[in-house]
Amino acid sequence: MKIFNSMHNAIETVQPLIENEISMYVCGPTVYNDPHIGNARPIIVFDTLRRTLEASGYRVKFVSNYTDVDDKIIQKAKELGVAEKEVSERFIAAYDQVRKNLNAQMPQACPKVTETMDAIIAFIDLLVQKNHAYVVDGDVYFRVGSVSEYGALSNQQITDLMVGARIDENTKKANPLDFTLWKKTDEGIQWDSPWSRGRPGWHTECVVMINDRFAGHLIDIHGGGMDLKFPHHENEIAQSRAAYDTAIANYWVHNGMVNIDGEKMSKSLGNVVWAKDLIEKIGANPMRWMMLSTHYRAPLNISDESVENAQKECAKVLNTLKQAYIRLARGDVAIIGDVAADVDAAFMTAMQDDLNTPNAFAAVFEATKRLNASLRQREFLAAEVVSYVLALEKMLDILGIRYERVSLNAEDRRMFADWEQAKQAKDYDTADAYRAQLAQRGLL
RNA sequence: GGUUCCGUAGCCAAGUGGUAAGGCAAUAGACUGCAACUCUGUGAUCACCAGUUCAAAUCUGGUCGGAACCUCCA
Repeated sequence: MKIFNSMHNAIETVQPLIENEISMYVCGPTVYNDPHIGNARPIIVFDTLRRTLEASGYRVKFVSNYTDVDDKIIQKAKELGVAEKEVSERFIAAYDQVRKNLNAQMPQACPKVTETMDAIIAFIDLLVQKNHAYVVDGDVYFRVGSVSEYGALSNQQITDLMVGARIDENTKKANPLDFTLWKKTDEGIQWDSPWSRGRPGWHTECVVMINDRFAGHLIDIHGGGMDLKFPHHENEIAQSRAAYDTAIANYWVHNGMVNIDGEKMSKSLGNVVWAKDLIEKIGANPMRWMMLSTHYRAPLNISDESVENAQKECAKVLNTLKQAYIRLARGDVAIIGDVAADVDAAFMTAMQDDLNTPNAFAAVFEATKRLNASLRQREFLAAEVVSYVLALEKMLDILGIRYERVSLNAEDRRMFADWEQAKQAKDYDTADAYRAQLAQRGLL
């Protein structure tokens, strides 16, 4: 498996820490709102990566968090006049529903910040003791300058960052680039700590949850949206370096952003598309199809055309598969046999090449075309049909596209037979009636 | 100001040194009782300019155009 490592800006062959195992962490959502389609992309991308790794023989341990402590959650709770927990639980449920609808497997663990607080406080304390962090009036800040590699991931020089840094009202920081580990506050949910009553900073949570959920202080793959590269992931690395002298992950994988009709999706533009709405409108399969039809690192533009394209392509493949199931059922052929080797190899090669889904789709279309050709043969080539059916099923499994095998009952079989008999007798009115019935049953 | 990325046929989209995958649309044909489905054929010299090379969409420099990050963000 090869993957683009943002740390080195290069495609690299994955060398897991433990043979045949992959540890993977993806930054989860801050649960203050319904997930939008921008949230859907990493769900789909990293689920697909996980499926590809598993299909390649790795045992994958996948963890993704919920950030359930955040200013935005507190604000939302105020707006709605409810407790913060009510807000976060509600949107965790909404997120999980989207994940489920998108046919993404649940991670083995989904830790919450609220349930990791002891470890977070202990971690910040460690950074303070090591003098990588300092306390000012109950706040704790990370000393960016204390880590020599700072900026390695985003390829930024501290001096350059200083120039572009906004003038910060917060004069408590020794350096404007220093970031908050612990924030003293009397507003919203808060915890006791050695420094003050308050709550932790966002950048600390992920580091602690990774250390909490995986053995050692280093994992294989850390994923998230491109926008998290800086400062979030940079800050994670800095803290891990400071605390344990590791980069916390060997491979940093970032997915591209989602645009709507060529524009960035944002509240101010009023063009936010909620994941559940789009799923409802176009279906989960086309949604996944669309998101995977562009390489995961490239920006993805969503438009009526791209949606329509995905719907058509997806329907075409699934329809061919359905016709094959019917043909096999009518011939009483069990779907057991060998996977068509060449198309399977082409597909896997593409997927293992930094998740080159556009090329993988080409293999899907090739398999579909050949399956169609086999189905059109005058003599029924059962083994060949089965081999392409199995190949397509494997591909769709890895892409996370749902399909259902079709079986025929006695009545279905009789109807097919009657239809053909009527056609042979040139009784087209009767034939059309059967055809209509079969179509209504979704068998055509 | 700094850091990235992108510009490939009407549209979507791979390819990153050896002579342009795939899909959608369009169009011509085959198949069919008709239709749908399906199959076959048909299209680009890769934003522009200069350079390196036997050879460049692919490397280098420049020009033009677009995007992201540097601030909460998937």
